[in-house]
Amino acid sequence: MPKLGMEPIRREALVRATIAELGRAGTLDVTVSQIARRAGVSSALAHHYFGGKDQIFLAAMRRILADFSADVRRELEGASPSDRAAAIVRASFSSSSFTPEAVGAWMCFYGMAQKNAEALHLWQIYHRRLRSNLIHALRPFCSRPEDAADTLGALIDGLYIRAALDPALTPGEALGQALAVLRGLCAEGRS
Amino acid sequence: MPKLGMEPIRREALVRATIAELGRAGTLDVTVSQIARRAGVSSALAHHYFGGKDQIFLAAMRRILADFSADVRRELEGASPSDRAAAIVRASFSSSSFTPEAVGAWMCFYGMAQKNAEALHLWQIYHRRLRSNLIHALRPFCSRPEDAADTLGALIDGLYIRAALDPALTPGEALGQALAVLRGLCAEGRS
Amino acid sequence: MPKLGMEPIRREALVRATIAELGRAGTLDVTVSQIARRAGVSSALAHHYFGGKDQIFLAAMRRILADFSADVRRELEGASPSDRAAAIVRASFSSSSFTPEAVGAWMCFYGMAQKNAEALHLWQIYHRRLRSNLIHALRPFCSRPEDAADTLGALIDGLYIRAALDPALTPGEALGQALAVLRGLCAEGRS
Amino acid sequence: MPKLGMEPIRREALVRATIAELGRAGTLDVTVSQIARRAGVSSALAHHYFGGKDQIFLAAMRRILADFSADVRRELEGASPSDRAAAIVRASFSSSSFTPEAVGAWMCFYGMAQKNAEALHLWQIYHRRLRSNLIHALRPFCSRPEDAADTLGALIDGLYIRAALDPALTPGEALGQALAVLRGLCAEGRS
DNA sequence: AATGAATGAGGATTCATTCAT
DNA sequence: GATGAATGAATCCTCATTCAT
Repeated sequence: MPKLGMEPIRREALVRATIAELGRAGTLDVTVSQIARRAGVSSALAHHYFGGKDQIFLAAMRRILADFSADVRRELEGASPSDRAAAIVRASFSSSSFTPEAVGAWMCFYGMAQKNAEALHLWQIYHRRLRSNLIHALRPFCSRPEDAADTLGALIDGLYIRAALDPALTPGEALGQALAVLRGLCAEGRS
Repeated sequence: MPKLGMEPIRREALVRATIAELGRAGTLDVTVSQIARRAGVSSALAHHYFGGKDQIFLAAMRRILADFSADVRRELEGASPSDRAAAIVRASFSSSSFTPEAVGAWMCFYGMAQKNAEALHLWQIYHRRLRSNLIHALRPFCSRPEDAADTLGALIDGLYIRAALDPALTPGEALGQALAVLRGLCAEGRS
Repeated sequence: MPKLGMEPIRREALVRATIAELGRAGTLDVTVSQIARRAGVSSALAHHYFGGKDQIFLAAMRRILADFSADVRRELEGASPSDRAAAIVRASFSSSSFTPEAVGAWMCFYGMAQKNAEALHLWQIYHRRLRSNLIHALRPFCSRPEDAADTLGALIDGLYIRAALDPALTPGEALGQALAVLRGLCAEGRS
Repeated sequence: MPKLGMEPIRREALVRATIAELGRAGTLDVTVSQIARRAGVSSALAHHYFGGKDQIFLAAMRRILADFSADVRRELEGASPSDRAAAIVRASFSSSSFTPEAVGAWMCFYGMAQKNAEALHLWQIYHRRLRSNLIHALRPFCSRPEDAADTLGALIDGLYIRAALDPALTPGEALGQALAVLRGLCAEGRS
């Protein structure tokens, strides 16, 4: 029963289905048909709305990054200056962006970024924004905030991978480890 | 003119070609034909020796892990007790295991590990051995060597990804960051 | 806001759009969506009015043939008996039926005529009428007017193809060549 | 039962099958599968040997043009100077290049030439060579050999189309018409 | 030992067509 | 009168894999 105004609904459903399928597979080996089936539509419709497989994936990537940005902003809003860096770390391991699904999908982006120029560009935007946020937050407490930001960013990414592959690592533990390193970085800065 | 004793030579060539292709592509989207062409043999021969694509990839993964293990062992041999953790970190960023090629191939293993049970198993073996090495090396200097080892391991993985996607990050810098965190972890342990 | 009496307007717009698209593509590889877009309506409407793609094409073919017939009639009206054959030739290369667009569309009909029985029928009607007109016009001046008409008809078609593929051949030149052959045919008839 | 040296055999079979299918369909709406089926191989093999649909079609086009060139050369070899133009015309309607099959395939080339740059190039080569042959043959007998060659060329093409669409027109009749026009052109040249 | 030959299965993509509104 | 929504069927193409030689 076709209705009007389905486009945003379908796009949303397809983006969600893409993230879900990427998270399930952990690989880019996901077919448009699988995505469409999960979204409850035909694969032709997915092409109709997005134009192609790459753009479906890019839309999913944008959505994940946007969700993450929102998490960061939300955490930063209520944070005192001395808590800003920790807030960013908390956002990185927030429940919404740390579901097994999202972690798996995120892993796929590393693959996408090596094949698709626009995907790489999206990743770089995320990367720079996170780095810049971290530097800003760390500056008052570290002697070399750039290096500290790089370290913290790499650690966050590394913990993501562990979480994706090692079910034993819980988000809470990952967060704890990241915060501990953060404390170490600030301590080093002070020493 | 078929020759005798070609098997190990062909296997070696194919494994090397696989790693090279994975590094070049940065993705698992590598065909058996591409690998065989680079190795200078027919794709049928690749199947003949390995049985299938997955097993070609697994052989490449084993090779990378074995190379890495050798690097670690070599670095550990001449290290004083207080230098053991740093030796492991140095091995992780040694030139041989940190070529763009190897980094790209390594990235692919994360993808493999999510699809192929045996690949996951291999990764877990590497992971546990590295963790155990690190714990052992860190125990004298850290109050919680397990956590410190997890942190350091995650950081190493995260720096790998950065290196794969961000040409601005050199192995030397990555090593420096990892060693700095190592110092922080030990300092924290002492405090 | 649906309006009354839109049907003829829409049909006209769609037929024109079809001819334009065929002329642009030079091939039958024209989609209903392209036609509808150019006509400013939805592709569903095109089906609504015509019933299917083939019938849209047939309607366009009928229109081209009707336009051509009108051209012929107009030229014949003011022609003296000794000028009738030349008048038909002139009509064949009149500006209206010799636009690049029309030439391209006409070429497509050759393709259609081989797939669609009704298209073939339409082509045969055009063909017979042209032949009959030519025979009638040539009879007073040729010993074998049927053969002359066949020759002249084939030449006209051949010049169409040249014009479609070879931008160097202008309508004026084509007309000149056709008229020269016409003179030759009549001369031959007299000898 | 795969054997060695099949490539030229398969290529030949596929090219022949392509011409046959184009001739049967009279349209470019011929699928690779249809061609492959007629050639007795899988569609994958067709891609393997030719790389893609376009190149299969181009190979067929080259073959038709080469066959035609051979016909022309053969006819010209034994022709006296005063018979050269007629020899070319005879070649154009020789049995080999005038089978219903070849005629249908030839028609398709007009379609191809409008979509594929290389096809257009091939057609232009054929076109120029034929024109140059005709001019050379007509020069001693016509006052304006270029125009005569253009006319004759267009007539030949036009007769092709008639033959493709009108089963009533036999090759013999077509040849007769073309030769008659040729005589007319030469007569005109002499007058 | 090694390969050319060959294919089946599957995937992205396109498009005519239908239907409820 | 008109359209957005939706799809099934079909097509090109790729690729891992097998087999006879």
